[in-house]
Amino acid sequence: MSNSCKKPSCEKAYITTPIYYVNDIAHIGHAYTTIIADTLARYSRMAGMETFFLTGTDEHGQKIEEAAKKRGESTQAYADKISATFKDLWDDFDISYDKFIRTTDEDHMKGVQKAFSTMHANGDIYKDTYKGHYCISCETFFPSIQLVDDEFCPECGKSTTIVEEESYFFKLSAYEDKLLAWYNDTPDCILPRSKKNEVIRFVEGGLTDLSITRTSFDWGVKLPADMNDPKHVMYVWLDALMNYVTALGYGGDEENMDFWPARVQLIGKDILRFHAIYWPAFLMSLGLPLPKHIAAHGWWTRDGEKMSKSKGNVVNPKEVADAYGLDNFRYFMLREVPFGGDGDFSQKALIDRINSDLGNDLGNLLNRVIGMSGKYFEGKVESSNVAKYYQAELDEVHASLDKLEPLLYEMQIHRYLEELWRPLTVANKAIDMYQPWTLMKEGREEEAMALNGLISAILAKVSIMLSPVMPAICKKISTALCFEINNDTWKSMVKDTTLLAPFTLEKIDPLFPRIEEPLLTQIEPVDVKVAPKKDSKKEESTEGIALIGIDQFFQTSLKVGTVVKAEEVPKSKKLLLLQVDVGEAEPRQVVAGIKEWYSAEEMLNTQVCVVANLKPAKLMGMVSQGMLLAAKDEDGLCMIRPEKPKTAGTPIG
RNA sequence: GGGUCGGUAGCUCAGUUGGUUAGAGCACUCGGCUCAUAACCGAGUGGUCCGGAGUUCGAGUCUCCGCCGACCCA
Repeated sequence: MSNSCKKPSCEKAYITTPIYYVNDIAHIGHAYTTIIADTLARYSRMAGMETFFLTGTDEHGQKIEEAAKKRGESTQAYADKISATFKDLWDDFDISYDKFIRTTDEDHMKGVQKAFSTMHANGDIYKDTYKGHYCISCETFFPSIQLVDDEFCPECGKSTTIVEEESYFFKLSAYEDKLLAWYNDTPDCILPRSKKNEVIRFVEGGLTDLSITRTSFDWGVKLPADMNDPKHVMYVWLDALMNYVTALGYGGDEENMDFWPARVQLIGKDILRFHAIYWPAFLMSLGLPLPKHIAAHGWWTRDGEKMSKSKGNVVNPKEVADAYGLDNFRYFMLREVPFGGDGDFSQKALIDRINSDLGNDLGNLLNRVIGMSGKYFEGKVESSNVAKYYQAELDEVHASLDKLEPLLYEMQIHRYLEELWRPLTVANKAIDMYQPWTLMKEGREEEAMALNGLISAILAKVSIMLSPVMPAICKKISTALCFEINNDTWKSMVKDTTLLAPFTLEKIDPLFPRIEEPLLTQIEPVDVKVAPKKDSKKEESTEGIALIGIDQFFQTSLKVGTVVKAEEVPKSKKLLLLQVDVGEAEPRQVVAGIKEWYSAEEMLNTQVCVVANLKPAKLMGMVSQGMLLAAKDEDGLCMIRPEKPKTAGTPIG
């Protein structure tokens, strides 16, 4: 680990990702969180901070216990297997974590018990009874008014059970004022700001005490032995959240506790409440300082649609990285999305970023200077006269570089990258303005040589600041320019204005070959055989099919319809625009994604089954007032139609 | 039902405490250049800043009322 710097003055940076729940294998959301954290960690190290970067897996809970049982495996073996898929992916992605923690680690479990004892000793834990409708799948209690038909989970639709159990409670209610004071006193404690307001309002609305143990399952951390209450295990959030300090040795050797408090704790916006409310309350109870920043990022959609396994449009990060390059994928994710907002993944957007930003602006610039130095100076680059001729350009470059660091600390990584591109524009402009080919003709070799020095220096400075985002590519650039990216060059070339020592520039292959066509014909969903469960708590509904009552079925209005008009939607591969008579005064406009299998002519005057009470939706700007029933398998799609002609509007049931 | 955040160019977004003619990138059109990956540079097209009312000498920015969208909670 990073123990090189023991001076008390040395700044420390502890950066964490959430620990990922082992009910799923890694998807683009996991990769996004981890890559942001990795970028911050790499920057911290480069900037000379002693850095500790933590990631890991969350492995306890009833759901894991049951998933393992279903597969006939031991719970531990199952957890081992899924945990390893995360670790392997991060290793594959060259994620620079310092520790990979698992909640099944002995040290972690001891630390959680220590925390429980401490909170208990401080009077923040008491025993009571918990009663409610419990959804096993969502691991959540719901008040009865929220249930669907008095029984079913409002989140996933599965049956809930009434659970009355003895539980230990954490006095969350006692921390309301202290939490509000924290939000108030530390402006950037929760990023982005918009999310912070949400949290504040929630806390102002009043907090209820938190049930932190369960007796209904075993797969979890037991209470401390001296509590003498062996049927209880810790509830998942106490167990999981504590990982951030047990990883540093809390409750054990305390070896790395001087890294606490964390500089940045990255999370997805779904788990903001746990991290912005429960977690700081736990820390206050333990007498530990609070993290500097909790940063919540948004979701990724795919071609504008929510990703979900049932749609089969989940992006597999490994597949994308393999096809387009890991560094390119990292750049895309960090450049494309304003932090906190949702991002959309599409191959077109990815290709545009690679060709335009990376290829045209950055890669081509390196080729330009390689070409010029090769043609005019046999590859030699010498920088002694750069300031003499190009001080204005240097000033402009450093003005941009100076703006970068704060943007990173504010988690404005997309702005960071945007600003980082300005020096490249300065370089490209300078070549055009000073025209080295003209300089050479006029015998002004000193100026031409200095220009190459300027361009090389700009590339070097940019590659240093880009290296946390694109480590492998920047290593290639620095190798070509004969320097190393490290704390020394960061200080001299970015913080200070040093240029490159004389060197010889060899020709290298283009860093970003132009991409003309999508490289993935179809992005396969992640392998669902390993873990058939959904990623976010919200969507954990598709394992098995929830049973519904007949009344729920009849909430859907299905009708026979006749297609009275059909045309193709221009510029769309998939969509047909249909007018369907469903027995109403006017035909319904329905936009159907069936063009790949049915032409407009084929659809005209045929009968279809229409979902008639669907909320209208807009597709490519056109309102669709219904949906056609169809069946799709690997051989394609076919419409579901009445066997014999029926009057338009005939109900189906 | 309550709350939070958005709505600015064809697309993605920036617009600091209200202050000249509302910006950037991509895309598009035209021109220039040849060191370079059909790359680069310049110019240009393109905006009722969601709508309405108000405060003000002055509103994209502040207030109120709507509409639309995303999310959180009950």
